[in-house]
Amino acid sequence: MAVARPLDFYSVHTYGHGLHQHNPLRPSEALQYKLRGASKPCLVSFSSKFHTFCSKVQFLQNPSILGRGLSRDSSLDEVLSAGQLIKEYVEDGNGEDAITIYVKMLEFGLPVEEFRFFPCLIKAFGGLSDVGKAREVHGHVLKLGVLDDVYDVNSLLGVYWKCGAIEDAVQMFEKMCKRDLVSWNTVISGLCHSGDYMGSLRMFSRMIHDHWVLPNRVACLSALTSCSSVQSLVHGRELHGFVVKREIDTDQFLVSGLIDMYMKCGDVKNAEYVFRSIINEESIRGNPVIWNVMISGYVANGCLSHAVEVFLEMLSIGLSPDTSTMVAVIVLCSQMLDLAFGRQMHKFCFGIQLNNDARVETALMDMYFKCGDSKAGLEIFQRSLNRNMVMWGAIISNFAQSSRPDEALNLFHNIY
DNA sequence: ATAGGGTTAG
Repeated sequence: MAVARPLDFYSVHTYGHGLHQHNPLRPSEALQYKLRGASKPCLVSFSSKFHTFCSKVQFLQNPSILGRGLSRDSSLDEVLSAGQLIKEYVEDGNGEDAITIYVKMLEFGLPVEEFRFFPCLIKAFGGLSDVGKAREVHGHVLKLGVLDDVYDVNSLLGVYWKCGAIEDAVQMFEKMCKRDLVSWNTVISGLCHSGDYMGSLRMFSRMIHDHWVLPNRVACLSALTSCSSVQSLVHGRELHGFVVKREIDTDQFLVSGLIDMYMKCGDVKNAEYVFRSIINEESIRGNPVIWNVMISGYVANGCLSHAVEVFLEMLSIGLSPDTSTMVAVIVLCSQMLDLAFGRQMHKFCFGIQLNNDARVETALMDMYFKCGDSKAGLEIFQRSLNRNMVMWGAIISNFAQSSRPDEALNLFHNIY
């Protein structure tokens, strides 16, 4: 197991006020800590929420405790209540405060080996996106000896992926002596997110053939994303068969994933087959994403009239289009060079209050330029409250391609 | 307790 530098707060733990000094500091470390003084004892700053914690956990209200120490029982109570609090904070998405609380526990020398929420605490480190901190917590739990638990290792694995520390994550996965479905899913989706699509597919296959573990819907979904990204119809079809055999082919996410995979691979017929064979299921029918992948898939494959038909069918059953639907339909108008339909869709966007969406605005602006109404396109740009780099890029390239390259240069200068 | 998701503007 790769252990990096010890935790910043690890030395705090052993330095002192504490009850448990079974890991005495080497002199140099102690000196380092003394030199650091109080300037950097914590990973994160105090927040207002921390004061809530202060009132809940009494040892912070009662600093005299430091001088005399706590009984074994009451320090266990502190660990328990702090653990509860850490769990709540992480569930609220407030990982930084959760970490602060843990650091405080170390500072006060509480017996953290009794702490029961390491997976939760470790997960909070994912939000820091800091490989250094991830390695610190890794070293910390390793020294505490709690890293035998598959939950803890899985959480750490997830943190490494979140930090983009691919090497650390892969190495850790390979050295795991016990892996469960979550371990496999974490590494498969991690590889997929890092752009190693074939690697994630190989891992999927290794999971089945070398380890006799059957992938669940989570793994299948990641693998489908990989197939779409590398446009591998061979792997995609194989995966489709697997999904059917496992009888998870009615899962909404897998249905949209399958349709999207076929569309991205250019296999419109199989996308249609999946769509038509499931769309009458009540649960699938009401899910706009299924319709969106069909519409955008048709547009991407140039099947424009089919896209319109599916869009109208979607409206006819009373589903309301969202940003993705409208973007796909507006792109469709540009491709058909159908200004009248484009204007109609523009009005429609006002009706469903999507006219202030950056992506819809960009699509509309681009559509007006492509269909020859650059005045309307410019107006959208000028009125927009959501101008971003994509929108700027779109208007500049449209002007550059039009008869007004000078206008493109003017706009370009305005950026800087 | 840990992993995990589909569409989406130049």
